[in-house]
Amino acid sequence: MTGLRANNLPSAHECLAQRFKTWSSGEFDLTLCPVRGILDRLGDKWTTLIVIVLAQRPHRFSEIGRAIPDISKRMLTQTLRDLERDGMITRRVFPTKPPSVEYGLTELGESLLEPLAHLVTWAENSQPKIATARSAFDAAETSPS
Amino acid sequence: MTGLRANNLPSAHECLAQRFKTWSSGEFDLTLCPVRGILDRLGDKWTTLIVIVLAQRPHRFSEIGRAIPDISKRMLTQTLRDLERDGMITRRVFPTKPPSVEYGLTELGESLLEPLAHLVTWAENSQPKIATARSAFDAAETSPS
DNA sequence: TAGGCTTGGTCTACATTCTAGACCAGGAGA
DNA sequence: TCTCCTGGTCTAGAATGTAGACCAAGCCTA
Repeated sequence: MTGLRANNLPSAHECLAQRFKTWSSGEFDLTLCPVRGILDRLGDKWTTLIVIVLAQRPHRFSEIGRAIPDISKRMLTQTLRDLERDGMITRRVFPTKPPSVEYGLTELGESLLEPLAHLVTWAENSQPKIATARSAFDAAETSPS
Repeated sequence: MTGLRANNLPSAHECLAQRFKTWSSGEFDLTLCPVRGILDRLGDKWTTLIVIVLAQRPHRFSEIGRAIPDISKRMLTQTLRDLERDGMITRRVFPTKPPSVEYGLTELGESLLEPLAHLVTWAENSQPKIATARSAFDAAETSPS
């Protein structure tokens, strides 16, 4: 039951368990774990969405805003800055009038697409199960007779 | 440059671009996208960490707290409830004194481990590049001469 | 020439979410 | 009796996110 799986990857269990052990093994402060920092960033509600939008082609500032209607300009600016700082996207200003700014994925940003696609696929496939679980849980909550 | 890659998966680009097009194609309200809801949950700072801890073996409430020292009880309770509601973990109460509660991954929760391991691997591998990009960006910011 | 539109943002006020830590009941051990 | 353990709940304050007004510069229209 250990070792390799049908897809030739080491078991996800072992992979994660091993990593966690390494992280927790004394010398390492889990609180400062850089992977956590990265995962936090990826999880901050807009980041993945913006990356997915830019995966199609480079976009201009307002174009992204139109593709993601419910993001505020402030969060769009901030998320783009953070992504730029992390080397995931490039920002190019064109001297048009009014000046336009184009954002696109860097090589590093592109490399994120593959694991991200896995996760999105998982989310799509699991969505029905999650919805079912939620209904069941909520039903049990509201009528715990 | 399209189609299949060395790993026999469709290109992540196409995969995500295609999905986004489907999502954005009129009939579908991106704001209500269920995948977004799931990704938001996964990104909420503690969820992935707890899943990784439980990937090793079932844990009791305080055990998780000890494994993740900087989580508050409130967030631990809340995140566990959310995970339970989504059918990712089970909660079992043992009638010991004082009663102990054990949390463990469900099959659905386990199925998340694989995409999650991909992402963690990516984060670990990319961490040096991200750190470099950050320093470069910050250096350019502070001395933009 | 005035008015309104676009660009990529910034700023402020308010709402939501997170954190730190006190508190709880009930039993066990000293 | 006094303290500690369990798995939580509750509250206050801090951090974070949202909505939307505002900005300068240039273009188009009337």
